[in-house]
Amino acid sequence: MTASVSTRRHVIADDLRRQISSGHFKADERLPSEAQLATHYTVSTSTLRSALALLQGEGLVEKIHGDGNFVRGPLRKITYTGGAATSASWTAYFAPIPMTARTTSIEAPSHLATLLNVPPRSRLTELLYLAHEEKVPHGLAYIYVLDSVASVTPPAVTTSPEQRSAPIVAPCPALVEVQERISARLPTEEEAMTLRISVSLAVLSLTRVVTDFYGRVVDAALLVLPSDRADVLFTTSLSIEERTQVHDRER
Amino acid sequence: MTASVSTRRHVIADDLRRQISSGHFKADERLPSEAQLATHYTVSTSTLRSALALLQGEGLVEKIHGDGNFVRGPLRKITYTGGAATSASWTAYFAPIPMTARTTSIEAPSHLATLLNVPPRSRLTELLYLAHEEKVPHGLAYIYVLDSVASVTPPAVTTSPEQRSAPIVAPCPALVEVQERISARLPTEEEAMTLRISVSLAVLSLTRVVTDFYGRVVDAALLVLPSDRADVLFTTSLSIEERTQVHDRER
DNA sequence: GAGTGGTCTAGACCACGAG
DNA sequence: TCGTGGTCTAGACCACTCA
Repeated sequence: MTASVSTRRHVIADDLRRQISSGHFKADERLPSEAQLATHYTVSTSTLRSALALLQGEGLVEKIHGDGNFVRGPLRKITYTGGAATSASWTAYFAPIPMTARTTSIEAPSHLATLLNVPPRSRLTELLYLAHEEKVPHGLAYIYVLDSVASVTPPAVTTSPEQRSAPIVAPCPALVEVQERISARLPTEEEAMTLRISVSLAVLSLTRVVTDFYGRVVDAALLVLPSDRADVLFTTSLSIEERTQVHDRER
Repeated sequence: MTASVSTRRHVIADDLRRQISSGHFKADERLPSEAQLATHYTVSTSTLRSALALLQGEGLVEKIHGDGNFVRGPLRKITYTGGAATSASWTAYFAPIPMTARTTSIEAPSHLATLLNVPPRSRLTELLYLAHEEKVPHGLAYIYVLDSVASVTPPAVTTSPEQRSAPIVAPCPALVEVQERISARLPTEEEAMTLRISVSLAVLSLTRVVTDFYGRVVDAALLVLPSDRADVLFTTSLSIEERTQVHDRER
């Protein structure tokens, strides 16, 4: 399973990985300095750093400039629950986690106008959510609501860090379809900054568009979820009728 | 929007990005050699290479050892359609794309036994799919079917590269629930090899578990999708009854 | 064999964090 | 201020591709 490549950096990374998982280096512990490790493995600091970069990409090591390299304790993963089965309130998707929110009124830039299927520069409200746990950010969400469609304005959105599960986006009467497109990528510098992650740690990027009965877009959301502390779950049930249809189609 | 960091490698990467998007370097074209580029930007080859690494992580540049660095033409993205709405046949999820398949009979290792909720070393069939288009791999799927549950054995699974949308996993009579968990990560060396991608290009990792009416796991699947050529789409509709329920709950 | 990218070195110097 | 990691250099040598 392991082995595969045998460059010096991979050998060193494998050794450090082993020492971490065996408990020789414990969670939240500071590793020896890069200079010390380089001496210990008799490699140059550059090579040692590229070994650490591998572990960093796996989320095993966190580098803090000017301080040290730290073993990352296993972070509790939060789960974004996809689909339209739950209520239309956003915070419900990350149930027991506190969020900070910020509301801004903006004019739709072109990419959002396309997504929302409205003319550019339409008025809309941007809600920025930051889910966090013990000061560790777990997710970033940009939610866009068309001012002309939202039947209810967001109630009492504050920047209080302890706000919990307040319904933010009021359900639109004729809401019928939710479309969620998910991709993986590396974070932008800005996202890495906000989420306090390395630029080499992959994120899930989820675009969610809610359409009402008339095909109008009610709201759109862009979520950025660090791969080491969040994932996405979809649970789909087949109703009796659907099951029958599938069987018919298979015959 | 851009700017942010201004190290030499970022400046160089920005410049190359601009030249690529402006058409100065065209798709599938070979870039000047790293030595030439390093001279042109008056930096060391190491710095130049780290600039290229940024572009590689974005999927803009493909490095080929011993040959050169190439501008990557925009790859057509395939879409994995999640949910249980479509038929239970696997190839249907990537409708018009050819796949190669391989069938192996194995004993469940512990992590699969956990996933499938069966005793370790149970007999099961592993199906390995490789979706590709013009020899470019677009996805990798490991599908596990319990021998004791599968009511119909896979019909005519071949390794023919041109096989199209043959139903592989026969629908189990009482199939009722599909659970799909999605995460992002960097690929393993092995996956990078198989999918012919860089280890610094993020992949989507999707675990799908199909449960039947009695709560038994019918099959499990692990999908690995390179972020530059595949994404995942879920479309969920609220039925009238469900919408009523949501409204009731909100009141 | 000529030319390409891949790995690695042994430094220098800069930027950041904590005491 | 001191020790840490971050950036960068100017090479050497290896591994690969292609003619």
